Amino acid sequence: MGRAPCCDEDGIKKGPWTPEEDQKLVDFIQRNGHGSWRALPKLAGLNRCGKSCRLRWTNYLRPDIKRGRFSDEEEQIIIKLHSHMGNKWSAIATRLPGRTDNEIKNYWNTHLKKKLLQMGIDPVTHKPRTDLNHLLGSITHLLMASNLGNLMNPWDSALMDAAQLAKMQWLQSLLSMMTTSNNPPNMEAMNLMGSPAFTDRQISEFLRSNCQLNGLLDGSLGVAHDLMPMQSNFSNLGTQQLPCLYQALDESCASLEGQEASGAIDGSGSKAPNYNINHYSTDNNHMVMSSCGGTAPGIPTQTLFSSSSEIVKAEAVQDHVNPTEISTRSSASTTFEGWGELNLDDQASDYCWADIIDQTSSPSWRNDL
DNA sequence: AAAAAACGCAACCGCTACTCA
DNA sequence: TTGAGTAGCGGTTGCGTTTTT
Repeated sequence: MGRAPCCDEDGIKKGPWTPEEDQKLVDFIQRNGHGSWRALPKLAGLNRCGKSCRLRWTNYLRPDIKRGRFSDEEEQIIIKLHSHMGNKWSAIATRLPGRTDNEIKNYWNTHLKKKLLQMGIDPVTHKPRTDLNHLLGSITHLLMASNLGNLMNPWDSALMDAAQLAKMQWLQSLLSMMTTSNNPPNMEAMNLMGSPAFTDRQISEFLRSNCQLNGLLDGSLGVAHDLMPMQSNFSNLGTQQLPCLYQALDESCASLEGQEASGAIDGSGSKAPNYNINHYSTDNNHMVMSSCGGTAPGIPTQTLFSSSSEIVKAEAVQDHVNPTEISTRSSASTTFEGWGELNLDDQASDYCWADIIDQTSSPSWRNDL
C-alpha cells in the first residue's frame, strides 16, 4: 500500500470535539451534505482530518441518533443478532434504528458480555459454559471455601456437617482424578454423580472405596459416613439462579489470577498471610497450581507455578506443607480471620454443585479427562 | 475527605474492501 | 490489471466520571 495515513499531518487536531467544532460540522453538512469526507474539513473550516469528521458525524452528531439507555427489547435483539453474526457491529446496527455500531459495540463489551457470563452463557458461542477450566474453577472455589472453613475447627462436625464434609471430600477426589494421570475416572462414580439424587452416604461410600485406597483422602472421611445421611438432590436446582454463582466464581478466579505475588506471601511485607488456599486451573495440557495467602477472603495474593501432571509434587511455598498432602489436606497451619463470610450452605454453593454434577456426568467430560 | 480502582464512552488506529482512472 | 484514493469496520486506547476503600 504505502499510502500515508489521513491524519498524520502536523497541526491536525485530535481528541475530544468542542461544541464549536460540532456546530461547524453540523452546519456545514446540513447546508452541503458531507460529500467527500477528505475535502470536508477545509471547506467547513475545521482543523480535523476527514476521518475524524466522519466518525464524529456518524457516531454522535447525526440527527437520527437515538440517545439514552438500551431497552430490554434492544438488548434481546443485539444478543440474538450477535449469536448469528458475531462481532459484525455494523450489520447489527442496521437492525437497530438510531443506534451506531460503535455504541452497540461499547454496550456489548461493557454490559451484555458480562450479563451473559453471569448467566452462565459463553458470549462468544452463546452456549452454556461447560469448559473444563470453568469446571475446575467451580471445584476450586468450593475447595477454597472448604479449606477456609476447616481452619476454624477442622474436627467440629456440628459446624461442618456430614453433607458438607462429604461434598468437600468428594471434590478433592474428583480434582485428583482430573489431575492425576494414574487415577482414571471411575465410571461407577461418574454414574453416581450423574443420578438426579444421591445421598451423602453414597458419596461417602464412593470416597471410602475409591479414594482412600489411592491415598487421596485422610481419615476424616469417617466423620461423614457415620453421621446421618442427608438427602442431597442437587440436580433439581433451577438454572435461573446460576447468574449469582457464576458471578461469584468469576470474581473469585479473577482476584486469584490478577494478583501479583507480594510480601504477603513470604511474610516479608507488613501483612503476613493468615490463611492459605490452593487454586488449580489448566494451562493447555498443564495443571497450574496457585498457592494463595492473604488477610481476608476474596483478596488473596498468589504464587504461580506449574508442572505437567505433577501438581502433588509442587512446592507449597508459603506454608511449607508436605507436597504429598496438597491434594488432600483440608486445613492450613495458620489462623484465619473472617471465615464466616464464606457459607458453604448458601444458595450459590448449591448451584455450583448442580453445575459440577451436571458437567461431570456427561460422557464428553469423561472423554476430556 | 482523599486516593485508588472500576467503569463507560468517545475517539483513534490499523486494516480491508470498494471504486475508479 | 494495477494502484491510488476513499469509506467502512472492528479492535483498542485514553480520559472523564463514578464508586469503593
